[in-house]
Amino acid sequence: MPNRDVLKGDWLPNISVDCVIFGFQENHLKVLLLKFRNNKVWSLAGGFIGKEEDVEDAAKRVLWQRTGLENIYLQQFHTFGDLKRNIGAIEKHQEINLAMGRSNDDLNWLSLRYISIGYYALVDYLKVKVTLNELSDDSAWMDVDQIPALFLDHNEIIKTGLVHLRSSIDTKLAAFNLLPETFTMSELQKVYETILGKVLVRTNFQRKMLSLDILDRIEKKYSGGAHKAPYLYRLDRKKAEAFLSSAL
Amino acid sequence: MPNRDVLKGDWLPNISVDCVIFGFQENHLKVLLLKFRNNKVWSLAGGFIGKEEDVEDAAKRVLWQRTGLENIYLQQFHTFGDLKRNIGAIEKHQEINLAMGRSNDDLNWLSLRYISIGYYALVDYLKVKVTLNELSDDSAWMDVDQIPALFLDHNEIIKTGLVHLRSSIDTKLAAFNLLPETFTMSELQKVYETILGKVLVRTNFQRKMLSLDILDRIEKKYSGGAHKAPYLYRLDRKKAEAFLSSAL
DNA sequence: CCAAAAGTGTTGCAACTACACCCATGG
DNA sequence: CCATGGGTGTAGTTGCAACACTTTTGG
Repeated sequence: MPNRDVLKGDWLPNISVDCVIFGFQENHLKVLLLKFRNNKVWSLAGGFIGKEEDVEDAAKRVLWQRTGLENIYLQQFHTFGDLKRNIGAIEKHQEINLAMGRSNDDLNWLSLRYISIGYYALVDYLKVKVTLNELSDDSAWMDVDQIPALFLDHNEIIKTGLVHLRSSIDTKLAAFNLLPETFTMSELQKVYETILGKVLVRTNFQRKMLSLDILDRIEKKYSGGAHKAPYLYRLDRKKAEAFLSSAL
Repeated sequence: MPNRDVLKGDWLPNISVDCVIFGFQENHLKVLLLKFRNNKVWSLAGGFIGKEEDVEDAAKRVLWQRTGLENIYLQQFHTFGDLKRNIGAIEKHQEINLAMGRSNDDLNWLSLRYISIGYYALVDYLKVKVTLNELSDDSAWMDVDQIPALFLDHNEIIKTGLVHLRSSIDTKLAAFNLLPETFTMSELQKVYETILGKVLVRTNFQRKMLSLDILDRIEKKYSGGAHKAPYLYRLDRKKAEAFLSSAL
């Protein structure tokens, strides 16, 4: 896997990749954010594109560098290319540069104009081991509807990504990528509810999921809880693929 | 409007914009293609992005430069960033460079690696006045399902664009942008059928369109035809906007 | 027994499909 | 009159939403 050093790499100029990394934690949809070192500015996980690197590989690499994960559900959704996406960032850049012990003219790479290709990733947040880079000194999973003002237009990127996620939840079975290998039906329902932003009727949801014929019920059940334990389900990869290809 | 000279412009390196310009002609969905000068290679209308230019403005400019049209339905749909999108193009580049009287090393800008942001445009093909640039010596509207092997990955770009167009036909009323101001119901139906790639039942289609409450029927009718003349319809902008915003 | 989990049955609505049928109009 | 265009009626289907209800099971 590739060089992690953003500053020394042989990158394409003026282009970057930003990843909206979604995770599901405590019944909430969260986004992984990074905080600039010695600074209060938070941002998405982003990176540059190697001169000999596919754009998609760059996104995979960024995801891998920050989370340690590979083979993740990753979708390109929009490219952000307005000049004004940098507006308001100049002061922030100054803060960041100063905080990093660099002069503003010496390190103006951040102030250059960047066109950013937006990807969203769906991960099992329990599997994520966050690795910070030299630009950041903190990370956090933030609830999608409690996100502070971020670097550049990253708030808009998240919003746009969420819209795309929403529209692909049924056709691409996207929600399952946010859950661990096995899960209960009510956990699955919570994921759907969070992504869609509305509550669903349990019985109808259950019927719909089962009728898709993509789930295996594991006969082993939760241990420990009081009362009846919920069943665990697992996405059947073969059935899921059959479903996805039948939907065209 | 901007400088038309691609070679002298102050452009961002490694990034381009490609426009799939759709038009509707003789009951067929067509794409506007350009032929490289003294060469047999056809390509989409493309261009570069000015250092001080929004990406979307670059797409609008490219569209305007080739068609003379402004205020056109234009949608970004995907960014193509594989290294291998250039594969197979090297020989073509050589042909093109030679044909243009340039040496290959002197003019290797075409052989550079480009990431291309794909847009599709929907135009009334009767309004298009094609203007060639210094790279091309011919243009043509080609039927979407009869397109020859194109420059780079332009075939794939068209295919992907068409998929996106298809999925937005109902929610964004995209089809109307391919027709002139006034049109008959059967013309409209043909547009839908061509984009969706299947035949529709006339009566149901008519009912559906009328029930959207977005059309005005013009009492003036076709002149000249034998038998009863069809009514003309016009998209009512206000009603259409109401529809679009109600759909959310 | 109780409480939580899992699942079925039923009703009604809305949208879409297929198709039969009728009216309008220009020649 | 006929051929084409424009439109309604209606029956069947499907998917979904709402909600009542039953069964299972751990303690």
